[in-house]
Amino acid sequence: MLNAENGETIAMWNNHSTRRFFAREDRYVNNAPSGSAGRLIHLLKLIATGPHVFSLSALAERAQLPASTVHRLLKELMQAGFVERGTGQLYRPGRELHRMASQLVAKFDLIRSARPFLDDLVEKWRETAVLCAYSPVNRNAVIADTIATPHPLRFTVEAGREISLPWGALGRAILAFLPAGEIEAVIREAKFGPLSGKPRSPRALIEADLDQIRQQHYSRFYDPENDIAGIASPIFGSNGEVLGCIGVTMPSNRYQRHLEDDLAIATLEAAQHISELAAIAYS
Amino acid sequence: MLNAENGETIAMWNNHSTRRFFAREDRYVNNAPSGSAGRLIHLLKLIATGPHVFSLSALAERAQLPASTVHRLLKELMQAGFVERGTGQLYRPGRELHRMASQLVAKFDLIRSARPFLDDLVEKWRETAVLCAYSPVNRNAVIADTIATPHPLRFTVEAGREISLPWGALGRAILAFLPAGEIEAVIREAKFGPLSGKPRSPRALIEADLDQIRQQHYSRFYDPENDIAGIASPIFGSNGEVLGCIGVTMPSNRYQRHLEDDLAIATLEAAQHISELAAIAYS
DNA sequence: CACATAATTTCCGTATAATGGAATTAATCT
DNA sequence: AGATTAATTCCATTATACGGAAATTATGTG
Repeated sequence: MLNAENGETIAMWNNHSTRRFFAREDRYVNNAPSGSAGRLIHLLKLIATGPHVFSLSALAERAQLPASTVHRLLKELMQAGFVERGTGQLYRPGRELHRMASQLVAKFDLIRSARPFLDDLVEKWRETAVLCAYSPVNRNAVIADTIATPHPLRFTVEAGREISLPWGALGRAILAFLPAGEIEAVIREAKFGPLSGKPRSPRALIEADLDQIRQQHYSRFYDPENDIAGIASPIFGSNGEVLGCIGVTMPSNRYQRHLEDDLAIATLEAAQHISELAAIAYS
Repeated sequence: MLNAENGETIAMWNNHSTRRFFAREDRYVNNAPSGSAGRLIHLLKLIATGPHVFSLSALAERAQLPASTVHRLLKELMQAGFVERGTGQLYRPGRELHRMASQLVAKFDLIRSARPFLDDLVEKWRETAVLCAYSPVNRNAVIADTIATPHPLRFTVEAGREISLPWGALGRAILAFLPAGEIEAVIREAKFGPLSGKPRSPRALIEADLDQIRQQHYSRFYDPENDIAGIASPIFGSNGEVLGCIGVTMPSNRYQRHLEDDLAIATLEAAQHISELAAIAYS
């Protein structure tokens, strides 16, 4: 579907007779922002996310922007040291960008702060521990760090994978503590479960679950159908905003009832300790 | 001097009769970039460097830009999640910016990678070990991390302080391996030593020193007049670009000749190991 | 609590700088 | 060396940035 659109677009560029019939916004059917500033941010995010070296055309393709525009913005980024030239005609993130990133991360590094707690959880409970970072713009969470269970049977959870908020312990631990408007938007956007592919559970059920999560400050998830279960607890920043969550996941048939309360308390305490670290860092 | 200029500028704004006589570039006598993209980068750097919460007016002042312009750009940054609102009318760096920074740093964290080598140096030599990061745009270096000697007599070296390249072991270890044009520019800009306040040594002397540093891959500095001495070695990225340096500094009267070769080798090896880590991270 | 003051935010005419397609140049492949 | 592909520059068009002034909101004060 997307490919078909692209093909059509390219055909247009090479066909002078039809070009005039299409308004500018038709040529780039995309969600790329307009305006120099917005586009620059857009590129920065792609550069941070993408491969360490990249060509102009590859970036332009990913950004869904014309090459000449990307070239102009790359010049600005280069002048600022946010981008540098590699060998040949390749670009790469610049040392200035790394410096800025280090400065920001040095103030409070969620991953570094959470590491010892992940270690602890895995050692005590012998199940995979996961740290999620919330992305307010994408309205999802990203797996920031994880330590796998020593069990041979385990899910492969790689850092960087995106997590949708309305499903699972990790997502809901975050979702429950977002501002009402944001919860609203997340639920409206979500239609089908990522694992099951089935339509999401009715609104009232989700709301009830979120209420309970807000009271307990941790979320449980138990889904024998997909053989997955977990517990997670939210991490807050110095202003009470949700930074992400820390949790433990396992196959549902290892989820033993008699451990549940202790595991929940351990997860909750880990989350609270990490939140305290964030508060101290910004005081 | 700067204050006087500001005062004059403000007077102009309130005086309609004189306004027309001044071209736009006269009103903001500064080095703030023009154009939306450049200004956005400018703001990003200030936000990363500055305090964790800030007001619009404070940022506008630091950026040397009109409040309305800063406000418009902050709106863009907020939409991208790079900036968020704090309590009251304050702003703060956003979670999206932190996420991006983490992604970048996760690929290769100079500070984290260098930590064990700093530890080693301090333990073996009992002198302050320093990690510097090179900033290509500012053409200086910044102290990224440091571990102090256990000696009661020591320099206070704080992370974040800027280091000028033409003086000292740390600066010259970096300077020697910059591209010829950049060395040229750095030396031309530098006029007086930061410690002594005396004019810099003649060009030929510096060049000779840099030649030797390039051969040995480490720099020595011994200045009994200011009671400071040190040894440093450059750290390279995967494309051969200088990322910074690692070094050891001490009062000149603790600098014992018989240790020199061993200390130099230890510093050099630390730097080479860190460079290897960078190369692996980006392969 | 109303008032005064200082900040933020919106508005809007002007002018500049962003835009993207085409032409040009440079790099890479065969 | 010629062919092919990608990067870079050019330039007419116009959307967008710009910043001063006005409106609004927050903050301090008697």
